[in-house]
Amino acid sequence: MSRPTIAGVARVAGVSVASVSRVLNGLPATDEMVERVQRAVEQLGYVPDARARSLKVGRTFQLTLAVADVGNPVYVTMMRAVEEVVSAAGYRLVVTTTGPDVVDEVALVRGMARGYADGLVISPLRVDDDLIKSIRECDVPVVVAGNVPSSAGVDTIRANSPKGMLLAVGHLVSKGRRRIAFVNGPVDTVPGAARAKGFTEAMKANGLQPVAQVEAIDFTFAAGREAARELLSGVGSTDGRRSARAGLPDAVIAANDLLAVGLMHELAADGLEVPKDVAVVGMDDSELAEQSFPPLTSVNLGSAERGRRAAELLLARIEDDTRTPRRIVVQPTLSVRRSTP
Amino acid sequence: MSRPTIAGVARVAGVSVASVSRVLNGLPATDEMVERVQRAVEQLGYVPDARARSLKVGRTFQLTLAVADVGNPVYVTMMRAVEEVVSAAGYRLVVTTTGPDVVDEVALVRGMARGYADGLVISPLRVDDDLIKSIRECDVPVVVAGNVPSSAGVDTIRANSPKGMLLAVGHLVSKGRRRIAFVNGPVDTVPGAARAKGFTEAMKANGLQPVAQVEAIDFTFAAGREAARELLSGVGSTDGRRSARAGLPDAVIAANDLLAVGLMHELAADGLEVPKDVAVVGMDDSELAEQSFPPLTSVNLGSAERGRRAAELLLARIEDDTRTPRRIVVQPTLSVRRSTP
DNA sequence: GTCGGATCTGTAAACGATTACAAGAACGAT
DNA sequence: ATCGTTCTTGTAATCGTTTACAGATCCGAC
Repeated sequence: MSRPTIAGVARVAGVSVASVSRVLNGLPATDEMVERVQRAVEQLGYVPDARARSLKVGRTFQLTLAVADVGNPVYVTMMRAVEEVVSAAGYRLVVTTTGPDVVDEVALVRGMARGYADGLVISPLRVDDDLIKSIRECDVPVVVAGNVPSSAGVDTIRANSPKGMLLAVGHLVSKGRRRIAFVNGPVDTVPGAARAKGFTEAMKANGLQPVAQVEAIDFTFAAGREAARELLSGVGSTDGRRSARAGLPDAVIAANDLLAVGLMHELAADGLEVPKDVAVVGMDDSELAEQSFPPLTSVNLGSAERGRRAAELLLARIEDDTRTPRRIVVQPTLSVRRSTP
Repeated sequence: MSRPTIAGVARVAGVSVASVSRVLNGLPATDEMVERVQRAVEQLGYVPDARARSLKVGRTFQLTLAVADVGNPVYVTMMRAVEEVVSAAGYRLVVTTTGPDVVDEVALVRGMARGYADGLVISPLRVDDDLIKSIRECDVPVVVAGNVPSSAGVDTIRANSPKGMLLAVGHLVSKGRRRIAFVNGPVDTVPGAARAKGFTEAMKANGLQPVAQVEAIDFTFAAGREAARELLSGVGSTDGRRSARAGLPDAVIAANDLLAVGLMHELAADGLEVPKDVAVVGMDDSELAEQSFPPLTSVNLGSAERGRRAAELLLARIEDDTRTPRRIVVQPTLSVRRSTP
């Protein structure tokens, strides 16, 4: 009782396999033919085999979205946006997780050559020449949601971290905060590096010196707590001295919302009130920003729009592989909530 | 410059396609043969086509995990567990999202017949006869992570909601709380129904009457806030009368963590303190429980273990499709945090 | 009545792999 | 030298579709 094939349908309907295929694909056919085929399909419960079909037509009608960590809520936003666009275009979206290592990402991109999907949106945490090379050589279109050198010659959608940092610092300054610290993720990651640079520039633009700057080991909640402990105990302060209470920052910017929430927990554990004692600004403006308490002021780096446009770019490239690579930058906005005064 | 095929490799290596295939699949071959094939593979950058391979061998080495809402952190836990098991077994995991509607789920299960994957773990929000029928008739193995009637005859991993509710109520009672309310999700969902029943039983077992009971329109944060507003304004109270402040619950159980967090926001908005004025218990013990403020006491319904065992069950069934369906129940534990006294 | 064109249908060749089968080579035993 | 094993390799069929091509049918126009 194995699955019926198109040949079985053809036999039952008393027509050729070609005719069955044509009817199924909506090519012109007589009413009588359509009728017979549909009856046979119905009767057998026939469902076409996607494997065979995709072998023949060379497309799977699946697209892959690869993210580093499904636990990071920013990807939820992005995933929703991508899903919406690709499903409207008749594709299925498959989401896979790469590890934090660039080798995992390279393996994933290389693996695309096996033909699992017709295209890939990848949001890489770490980028090296190997990864870029694998993307360029990839047989299927790849769109990078993140920052890669323009020399790479690949379609790219990225956030504007420096501008986002300007928004964050500017907002804090406008609220009278001057003693600003920064909790970053690992600076050997693409977003970590971009935010470090952005933070430094934004502070300089406002004529400020960072009070302290720490680097979490990754972009998770736990790492945020860890980094915050370091920050609060002064270990990570720029001048190296153990900061007295008086030397505490009056505002902290975190490189993403998870880190920010971890930070807020540690602040609370130290009896510090947000935003009265310390204001906190996150980045990504994910669902978590809304859900945290107090709700988190967060720089919206346009994850939804990046997801949407990445998907659109991918679809466009699937249509026409010869178009010159585009590099789109999405502008940030600030979502002010109660973690800042 | 299209992708090299096994025929191209064979030509370059000066051997037959069969030999290439054998070398690639690790079947016995002379050193000389292995050498020649590998050199040709290297030279051409050949990667076998998964579509063709899966058409021939009838397997894709992909497994699907279908969840209702990627924004629900409980699925993150489950996803991680499933991923770990299936990737150790040499499968790729693809995650897809079904909508909240049962028709989406049915469509997904039916679609599996197209051969996208070798198996499916589905965690259905709503279940009806159509869905069960489609699961039973599905050509590929399906494991349900959730509660379906045992008459359905499918592999099932489910949580023990009633016992979980007993833990929650028991904990609150042990802390001296008696005026307990309940924020549920939609009762026409599987978890919603299970928790409603469990809550009623648990309250009865403790000789208590619910103070109030409201039903959110779905299992999201926003719905939790909405439901909480209803609860706090007394609209949803069991006796229908607008509860005076004195009539407020001193504890609320929420059907999942997202609802619990939404509730805590509304409590704070009303100037109520958690846990002093109102204790809150969530369910799922997801990452959000740890991240929320105050950290949320939550019933751990074993999402990680359910994910792990669902994956194992699926792999076992792929091995042997004749084994009788198993129904595994995972026992809950309570993670006490600071949202309860 | 015949012809041209349009329209419909069927036959068979792909797509790129795996694998049953057979043929050939190598080798030891008699 | 011959035979039978065993081991290696190649030929060709196959998985379930799509689709190029050709044959069949039908129609109206001359």
